[in-house]
Amino acid sequence: MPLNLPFDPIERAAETWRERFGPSSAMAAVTSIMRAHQILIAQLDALLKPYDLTFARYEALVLLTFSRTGALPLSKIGERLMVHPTSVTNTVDRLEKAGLVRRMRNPNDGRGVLAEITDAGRAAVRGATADLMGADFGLGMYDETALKEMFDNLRTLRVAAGDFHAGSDSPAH
Amino acid sequence: MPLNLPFDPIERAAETWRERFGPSSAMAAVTSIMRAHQILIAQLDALLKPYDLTFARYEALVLLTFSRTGALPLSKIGERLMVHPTSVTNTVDRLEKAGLVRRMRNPNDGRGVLAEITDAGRAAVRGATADLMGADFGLGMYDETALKEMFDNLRTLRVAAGDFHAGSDSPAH
DNA sequence: CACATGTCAGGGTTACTGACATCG
DNA sequence: CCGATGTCAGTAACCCTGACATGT
Repeated sequence: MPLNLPFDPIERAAETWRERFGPSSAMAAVTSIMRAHQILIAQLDALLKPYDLTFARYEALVLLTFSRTGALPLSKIGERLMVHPTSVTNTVDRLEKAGLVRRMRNPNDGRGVLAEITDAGRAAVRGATADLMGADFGLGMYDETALKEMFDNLRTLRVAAGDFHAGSDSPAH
Repeated sequence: MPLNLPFDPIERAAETWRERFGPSSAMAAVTSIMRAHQILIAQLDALLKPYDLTFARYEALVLLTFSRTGALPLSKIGERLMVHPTSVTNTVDRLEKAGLVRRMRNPNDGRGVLAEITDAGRAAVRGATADLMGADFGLGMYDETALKEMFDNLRTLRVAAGDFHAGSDSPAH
């Protein structure tokens, strides 16, 4: 599965790019992020396969375990996970078919639907989380400092994209 | 399109995670990369839409302009872009239908197929590249130092994943 | 014959648009 | 009536597995 090229393909592309078009730092960074995403998704999904979960579905499940009652409106799930409403429907569909989640009418809002995690769902989260943490989420080659640095760096992008406005809630560490 | 939440959803998840499961730097970093990827893909694909290109197809086209003859075996394209052979077939199919690329028999290897960029393909690359550079690849909020730092950080992951072995070809900067 | 190169069929996932019923 | 919440249908991408024809 590893390519084991004798050179860094992204770096090589960046060099040619520089000769041809000029500065290429942004292009190299973007390509790196794309590749990093691809690597991580492959590793995480492989780890989650035994649980019949994808990373996206795992995130949704974890979010439910984080709520006090183990249930959330689909709209809130979409908001927190930053995914499209139809994607939430699809995610919950899959989780429900797997018996990890249960749909309920929202007692406080007749329009809404709640996704409630089941016992099987909680068990899946426990197992999957243990495995993921055991594998350091595929980032075991980084130390704490590097991880924090990466998070901080990428937060700049997320702020610029309008995910949230850095304000009072933002931590000073 | 921006969510504009009053808090950072990833940071909030990381806090809860910490209380529940323990250290969460890796989890926060992974989630950040996922989100960064999502943001960038959305922006880049929007920029490329007028050219009927996706970022993946754009990368393939650029790679062809980088080759001396404007043609490469599909196998080499897959290797450089780090994508599956069937994905290369699909990418070239789309590009060919759009008239940006042409399939040719590899004169040096009867098994192989070359993808050769057409004049329309070169024009598309020119236009798309100008637009992408004008938008700083969606990374205009970073300065040169931050971009290099991000690239270096992520290279560690790519090396660990076995993409290439950092060796003689690797630059010492 | 073993191996490499591509292609095809097929399954799985995510994302989005547009339309729609429901309910506040 | 307007707006929010979900769902459904349909489209488009991408990734991968397995099988297969072709050629080295």
